[in-house]
Amino acid sequence: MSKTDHLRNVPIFTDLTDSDLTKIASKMVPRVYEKGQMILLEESMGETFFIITQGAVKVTRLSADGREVILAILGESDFFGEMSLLDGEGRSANIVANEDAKVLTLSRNDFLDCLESYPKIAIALLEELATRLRKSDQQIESLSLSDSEHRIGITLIRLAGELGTIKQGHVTVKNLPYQQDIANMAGTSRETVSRTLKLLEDKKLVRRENRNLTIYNYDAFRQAFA
Amino acid sequence: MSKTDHLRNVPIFTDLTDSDLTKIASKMVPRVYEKGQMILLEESMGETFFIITQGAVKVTRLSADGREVILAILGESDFFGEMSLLDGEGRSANIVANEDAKVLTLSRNDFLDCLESYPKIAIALLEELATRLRKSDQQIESLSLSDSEHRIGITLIRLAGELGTIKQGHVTVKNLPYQQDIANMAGTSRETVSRTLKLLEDKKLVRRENRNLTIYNYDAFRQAFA
DNA sequence: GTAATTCTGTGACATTGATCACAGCTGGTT
DNA sequence: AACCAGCTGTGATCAATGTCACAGAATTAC
Repeated sequence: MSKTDHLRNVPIFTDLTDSDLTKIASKMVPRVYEKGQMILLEESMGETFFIITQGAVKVTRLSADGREVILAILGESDFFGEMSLLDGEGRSANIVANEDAKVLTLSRNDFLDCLESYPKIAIALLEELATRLRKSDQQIESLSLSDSEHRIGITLIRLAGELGTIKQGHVTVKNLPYQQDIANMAGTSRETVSRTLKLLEDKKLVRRENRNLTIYNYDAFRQAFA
Repeated sequence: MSKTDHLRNVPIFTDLTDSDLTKIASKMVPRVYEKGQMILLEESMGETFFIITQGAVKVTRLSADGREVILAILGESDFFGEMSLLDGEGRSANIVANEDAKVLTLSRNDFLDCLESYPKIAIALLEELATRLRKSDQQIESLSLSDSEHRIGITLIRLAGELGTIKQGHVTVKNLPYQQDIANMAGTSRETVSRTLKLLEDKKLVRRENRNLTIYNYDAFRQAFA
């Protein structure tokens, strides 16, 4: 599988011609990370743009007292690192490999050149940021006024959208993150996640088996929690 | 005061030449709203880009049971409406005039033309969205792990940044929003805002006088709550 | 295969903060 | 000036959920 095949799946590159894509691909450098390894550190200045070709990473922030808030879990063909390249501020979050991961990287200058040379990339990137902002706003809403059951339900929907596969109306998330991670995404405690998952299972809304979680009737589930 | 003077203060237009700015200004249509008037409705399709030239608006979402979450309060030279122009989804939030407000509007097509014709606008817009995403992430963090005193403190910082004026290290927010609005921003109740503001006053961290709030030692205040 | 580590389930308890209820203010209106 | 509407202050109550403690299950390491 060539580099450009990977890139073709990345939203911001889909509109490019093959030759443009090849040009960009030639500037990208692959890197590999092991599970648990820190990829980017909060506060440090950003000089690199990353595209995930394999595995998954978590985007986190650490509070003063050391607790972790998970802002997102990103998977294949997602990208990150663009924020501090764009506004020149320090990194706004930590990125940690959530499983073994392979990425392609682009230097600051090459990335900015891309934006200038290919307006389509800039516009596609605007779309992507708009989408992310929308998701953030939803999360803010959910954190502001839902009880923990709803917050956890919404978190499961996020995970399903990011990591799940649909099949006949029900979605399966393989390798469900640990309860502690789900708690850190939902803004609640690990114990509450444990109790709530059991509750959702009792209500026949989800099923757990090994490390997999299946949401029965995904549409209804979203209806119920969104 | 001419239209272009207003526009010059808008972040995404600062890099333009006078003649380009005049060209854009000629396509903009002014509108006026009264306090409390709905400007944009959640879910409806977006066809317009707005720039605030006077007054302030609040960006809100309504939950199923009718409670309001305030995502931001925007003031002069801020803009809104770009989200659904960019990603084609329906409006993601309601916009309500928080006081009498004047705006300039640009149609969908003119806006998108601008992005294509002036790459600088696209890049400046990327910067702005990156900044907003950063703020959203901070808010998510704050909602996830802070107690109500911290959340309210952080909300005051947001308000100070958006609506306040600095003077010798202390910031004054004139015309502080109502406690109910602050509560809706901080994800807490009106009563808790009342009690907490008194608490902060007792601690000599802030002072209230009429509808104004002064944060003594703004830097220290941010240190304490960020 | 066993030990060690990490994750999960669950009871008991403590605490935060939402809600209710109502009184006191304030600013605008007639 | 008296009235009214809307905002603010404050006590009492109580449910939700965070925290602690520990046992059991599952996964990883040796």
